[in-house]
Amino acid sequence: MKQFDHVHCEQCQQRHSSIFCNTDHEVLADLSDSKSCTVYKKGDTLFHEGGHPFGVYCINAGKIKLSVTGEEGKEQIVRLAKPGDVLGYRAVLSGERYAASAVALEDSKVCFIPKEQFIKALKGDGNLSLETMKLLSHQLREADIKITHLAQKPVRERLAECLLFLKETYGFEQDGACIAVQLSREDIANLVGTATETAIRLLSELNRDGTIELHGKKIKILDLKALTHIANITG
Amino acid sequence: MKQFDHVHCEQCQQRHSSIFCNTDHEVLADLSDSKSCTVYKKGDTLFHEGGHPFGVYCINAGKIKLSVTGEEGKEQIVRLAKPGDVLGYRAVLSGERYAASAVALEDSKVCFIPKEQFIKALKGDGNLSLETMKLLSHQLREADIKITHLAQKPVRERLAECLLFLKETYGFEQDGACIAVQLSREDIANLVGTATETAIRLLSELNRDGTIELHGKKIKILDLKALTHIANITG
DNA sequence: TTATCCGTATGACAAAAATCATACTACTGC
DNA sequence: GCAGTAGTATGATTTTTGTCATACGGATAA
Repeated sequence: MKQFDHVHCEQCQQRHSSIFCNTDHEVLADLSDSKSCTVYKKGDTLFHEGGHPFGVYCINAGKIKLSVTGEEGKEQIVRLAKPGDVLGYRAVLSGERYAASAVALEDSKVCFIPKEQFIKALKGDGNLSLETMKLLSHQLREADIKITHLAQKPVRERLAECLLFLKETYGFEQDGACIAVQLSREDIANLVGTATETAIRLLSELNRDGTIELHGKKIKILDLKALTHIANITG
Repeated sequence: MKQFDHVHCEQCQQRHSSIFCNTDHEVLADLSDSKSCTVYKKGDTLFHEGGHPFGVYCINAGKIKLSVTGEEGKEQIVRLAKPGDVLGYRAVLSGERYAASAVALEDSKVCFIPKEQFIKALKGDGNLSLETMKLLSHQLREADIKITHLAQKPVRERLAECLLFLKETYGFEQDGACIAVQLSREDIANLVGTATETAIRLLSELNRDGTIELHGKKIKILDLKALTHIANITG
């Protein structure tokens, strides 16, 4: 857990696509002063489900998965975070413990803002509050849609949807076809909400169909149209 | 859609268990002046999924279901609201359209606060913002848990959990055993995320076991412990 | 009253997906 | 280089769940 050079929030490239996009400069300077910047290596845990929240995590670089543990100990990935995303603020806001664990999917740079500072910033800047509410509302909408799809769609459709979601979230690599994130088959299954074997089987099937191409953990989308069709998406 | 006697927010009993519990009196008076109070009969729709939000709905009395329509047209109930709950504020906050439809499960009294007034109140009262964020955070946590259970638990467990949830949400009737809400079997299925026949079958099974007792739409919980056990809940 | 319809119930069957078993592969540490 | 281990792959089987068919009861309307 090395520290990295302190990035000023004001100069942070990610800020513009985050809840801090409209935050007052003075408030921002205050946040910047009180934060610490840490490098997490692949597999490192930022915080644990059930733990007490001490602040919020702002992703500067890297990819993080957020997962909840089910009754039988099985992991369910509930969110994937990318640079600009803020994590742990929900627990801070609701005063509850962390609902999920955050684990780095690759080496990541993350800024930590202590709880009190974040609350202070919220109180001091109406825009930050509004942006936060906006984000929460949006995430809640997405959660409702995910609930609906989990309840109603077959695994095959959900898997296709998951691949499209990964592409939307992290984009493609330089080649313009490979999804720019490397997940284990188990992670994919835990994201889709199915057994690992089923996820592997369906990926193989898509591979055979020529819809995707598998190279180890790399997934290349060959036929985006077909994949969208399989996902059965309206709109 | 009759109007009912204007209830002053200040005097509203439900306020204390709502996001308005700590709201400034002046702001509250302002809201109170601009709102309208409407009676919705059982089956009436407050707002439609996909519609533009014009304000927020504050439930004074009654019960409302919020549902999302899946790709194949099947309904998924994503939330059940009771007096004190506020609906439609997410769409107002995120500037998106309504993600769900709201339908009255029984005759209900609902106050409507225009969008501009609500936003104004949020800006004018930090406490209201904080309470709103707190509520959103809490709901998001619940959504994540629901996602996990939907992905991992068998239908039987989810159904038991659903009955416990109904009891938690609406309580018992005077007899202290019948769940104080009447849902069709289809509604229950759409809440659990299963086929109507499956829900009916499993309810019959619980009835045969002596865990619950069915009298038309009334569901009496005979053995709360057994039901909790079937639901397979940790904590 | 009777016809009709909707919600409920139940059986039979089909489909989907999980589980179990067993290889195979690719990486890790020694 | 080799052993060991974790991740990946695939087949066989069972379990779960959805679908289809049918029937029954209670409500409503002619």
